[in-house]
Amino acid sequence: MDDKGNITINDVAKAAGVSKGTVDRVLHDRGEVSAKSKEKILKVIRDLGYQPNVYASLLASRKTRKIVCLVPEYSHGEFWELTEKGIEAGRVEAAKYGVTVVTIRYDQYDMESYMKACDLVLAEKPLGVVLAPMFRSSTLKFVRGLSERGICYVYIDSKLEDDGYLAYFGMPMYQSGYLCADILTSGTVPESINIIRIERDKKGLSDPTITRRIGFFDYINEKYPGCTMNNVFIDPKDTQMIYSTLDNMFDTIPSKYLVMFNSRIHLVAEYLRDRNIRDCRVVGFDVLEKNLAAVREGYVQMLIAQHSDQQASAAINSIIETAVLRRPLARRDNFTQMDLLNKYNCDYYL
Amino acid sequence: MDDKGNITINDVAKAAGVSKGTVDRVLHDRGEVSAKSKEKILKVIRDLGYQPNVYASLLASRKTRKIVCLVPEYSHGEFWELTEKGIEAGRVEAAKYGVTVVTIRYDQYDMESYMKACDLVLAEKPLGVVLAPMFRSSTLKFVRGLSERGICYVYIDSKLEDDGYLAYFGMPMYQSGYLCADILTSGTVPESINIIRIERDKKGLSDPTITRRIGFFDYINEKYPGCTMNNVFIDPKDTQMIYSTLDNMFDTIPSKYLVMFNSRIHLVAEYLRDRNIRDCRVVGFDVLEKNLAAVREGYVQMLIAQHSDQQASAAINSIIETAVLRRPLARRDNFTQMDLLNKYNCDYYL
DNA sequence: GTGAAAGCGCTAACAT
DNA sequence: ATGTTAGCGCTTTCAC
Repeated sequence: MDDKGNITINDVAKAAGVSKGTVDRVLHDRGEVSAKSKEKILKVIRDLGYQPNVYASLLASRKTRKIVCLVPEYSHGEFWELTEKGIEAGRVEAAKYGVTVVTIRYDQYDMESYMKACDLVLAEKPLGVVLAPMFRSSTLKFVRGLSERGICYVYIDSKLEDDGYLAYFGMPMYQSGYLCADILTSGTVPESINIIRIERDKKGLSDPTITRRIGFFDYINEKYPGCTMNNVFIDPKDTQMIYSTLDNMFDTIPSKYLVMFNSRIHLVAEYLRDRNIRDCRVVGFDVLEKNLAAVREGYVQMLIAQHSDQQASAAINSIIETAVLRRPLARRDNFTQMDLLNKYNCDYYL
Repeated sequence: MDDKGNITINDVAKAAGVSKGTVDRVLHDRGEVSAKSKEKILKVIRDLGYQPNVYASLLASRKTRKIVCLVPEYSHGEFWELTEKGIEAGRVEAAKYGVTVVTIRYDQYDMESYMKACDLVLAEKPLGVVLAPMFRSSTLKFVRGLSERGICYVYIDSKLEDDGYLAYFGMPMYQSGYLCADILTSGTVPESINIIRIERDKKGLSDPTITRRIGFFDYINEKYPGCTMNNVFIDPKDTQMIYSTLDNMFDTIPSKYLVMFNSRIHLVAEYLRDRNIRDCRVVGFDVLEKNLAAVREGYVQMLIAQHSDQQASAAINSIIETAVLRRPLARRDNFTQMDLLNKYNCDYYL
């Protein structure tokens, strides 16, 4: 017992009739302990309720541990910037435990670059990995490699249906679509809704917003079976094309209800601002700076948001809890809350 | 230098030509050091960029520190229960630093009990205090006592206009009223709104919802100058009286718009359920279990919520950061986000 | 006023 | 397979 009344490794050693070196061996599964010693020590640990002193441990063990985050590159103002903030917060927290956090980035539109990044991760020999899975099959192969090496991994943003992950932190995608439909239509009976999608949705990339779209469709079909939904495709990099496409949309399939399932609703807002169209009901996702501006100016009525920063830092913490502090996780799948932001509360977000 | 390349107290001692004992004395301002030694050591610390190793420090110093939380008593399902959860989380975090967290409770309707609780806090000689200020003048006196003793304090939920507090974590009350008015009326033009208040609002207690009410009024007066607002008072402990009062309200001053500024909207929801009134637009505050039920059943359209749990644990953390780790706080006034909860996202809250 | 030295609880290298 | 021991960086006596 130390002077705060906590059980120490010495108490355990004494009670088990061994030396603390042996106790330390079973604590860290370093082998070279007889089965019966191990058993006895484990029992004593349980009986006494021994909890290692993290700081003494950290102080004595000089090795430096590392967590790596595998996430997409981004430009300023894009979705993944918020995740980066969370990683930064996680880095600070991790530093308290002498754990460093490194980020490895890839081009989310380029599988080659993703695979290369995966190899880099393995080369780092990390304690654990935080990843946003963008390419299904490459990811499955990658996480198999992690498991083989005894490296744990945590999904953020979206997850795959493999079963080896330590934890998941992200939005419930289906429900977010359902919620979105409710917010978009609340208090009215829509005849038609225009869904703006971006070109790349057409390609075969792993796209978590598919599930969101299904939730949206289900709500509309349940509540407003007569309502038609039109898909309109734009290319985020081609402003010219956006304008002509949307002009054409308002000509041929006008609707007051506009929605996007990814983070780019600001593209629509910019069009509406230029065309001075103020009578649409517009809902989108995620807190990009440009999206917030659109909400403040009234071109977007509501944004459905998630704290991707908290997700990232929670993911880093979950690895620390597991691999450094050796504490059990409260939950494996962590569906984070869906935040509703309008003109009057968006300034207090974050 | 240790093996991670950090400067240690030994490096400082050597560079300053003194022993580490002396360095430690200036580090903790324990006196008994000559002016010139002190000066020299300080200079070396600056030059080398020495950062103490918190864990070695915590390990070596055997003193036990304590944070106390001064909050109202509550029954199961009431507002302060969520705060308690946050305190629990803070306790776990604090334990990592060998800091214990104790809670001292008072009857929020009884100033005597509050003052007695304040005295108990002082007797604990804590490192820092987290408090929800319920009685203005007693609190001002109390925090003066804390300041004199060099004990820092953090407000949660609401704050007073004194200037000695270390930090504040709470909702922006005025804006929450403004937001509430927007949510209640969105997409319509109300002719009148009924505001349900509880009796104790009439008494002179410090009531943070006053500011919220002002925000609400301002919004309505700005946007719907013709709209009348009626106050109806109920007594939460007297169901009979609630029913007769609300019956009377629907007879004499009927309105589809109902709102409460405290956490008790479930009282109204229960009435509506019993009377089978389904065509009102109802908005309230805070995530009590009963309020959530009312949202799920459709008697309340939207709840404006705050993470009082996060506020409490953030408050505890801010004390640890300041008084144990000696790191600067990022922000003093932390206005936390206002969450909007409806039927479709409330199940993912928390 | 200052230095030396004995720990804090744990880890890891070295004996045995 | 197990015990012994020398630290980790810092705090805190105790002696001078």
